[in-house]
Amino acid sequence: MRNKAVMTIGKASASSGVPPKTIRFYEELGLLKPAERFANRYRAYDESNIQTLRFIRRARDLGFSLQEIDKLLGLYRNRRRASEDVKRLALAHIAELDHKIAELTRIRDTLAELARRCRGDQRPECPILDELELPPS
Amino acid sequence: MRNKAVMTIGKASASSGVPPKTIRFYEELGLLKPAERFANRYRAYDESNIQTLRFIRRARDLGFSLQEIDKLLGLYRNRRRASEDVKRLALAHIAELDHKIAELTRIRDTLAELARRCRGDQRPECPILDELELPPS
DNA sequence: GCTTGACGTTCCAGTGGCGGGAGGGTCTAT
DNA sequence: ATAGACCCTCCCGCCACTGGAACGTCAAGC
Repeated sequence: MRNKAVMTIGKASASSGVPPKTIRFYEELGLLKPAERFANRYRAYDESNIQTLRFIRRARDLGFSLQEIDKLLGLYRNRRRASEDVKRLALAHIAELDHKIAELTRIRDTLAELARRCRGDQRPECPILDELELPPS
Repeated sequence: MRNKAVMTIGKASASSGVPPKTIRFYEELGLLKPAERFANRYRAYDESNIQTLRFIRRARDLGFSLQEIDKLLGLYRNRRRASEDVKRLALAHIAELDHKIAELTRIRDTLAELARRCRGDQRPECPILDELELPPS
């Protein structure tokens, strides 16, 4: 049972991919429980802490907010969870993503059309500026 | 020539769609020149200020950052501008948008696939949580 | 044993683009 | 005279960090 590897924040960071500053920040927010400490007051992390950090990192990579991640962690730790609750969080997040993607795409297309019509030479005429100075469409 | 309508920040806000707080904020940032003042120290805006505010608002709607807008305003005001410079800013912004859209879409698809595989019932098993606890892919 | 450098600690400030609210002054209508 | 709708400045909070200052701790090399 030498699996009980306990490490400082630097190793925990390297193992989880979460920067030390960010780990402390999550702890301060209450997203993580206050870490155990070595005798010298350095924070001490074990494998289960690393697991949690990786979970958070993956969830961040998928665009979940820290608030959503807090809920996800609660479900993750709860063996009697209903997958329904996880799925609901995921679907809500997907809906947000769809909304953002649609908005960005609309903007992108508008701008691409304006840019297409702009000669992009040494002359001052430019449909992009013309459009911007118009009253709100 | 009664076009020289001069108004307070509230009217300027209503005419431009930019909230009063935001107008003051832009002024503080230096994006707008300090407004003229009435005798009572209230800020005074005329039609050309409104035009600028509308320009900023439209540019924000198109997702430009305030820094980019600062450059756009410079070009907008410069009669000797080259449309090339405007187009370059626009194309750079489009590239950013494309990047964001691609990333969000990738995330969305990953999450949608995980959600599809999640039963979403009263049982705890859930591929979404399973995925999140895995080492970084 | 002493220094050096890489860690770790806390606390404070800044990012972007605002919004909320406190605590006041001003103006208009009743 | 007072109510209410404006306006003013100033500071705090949001989100998710990141950077830096000023300091403590530890292992390695001379």
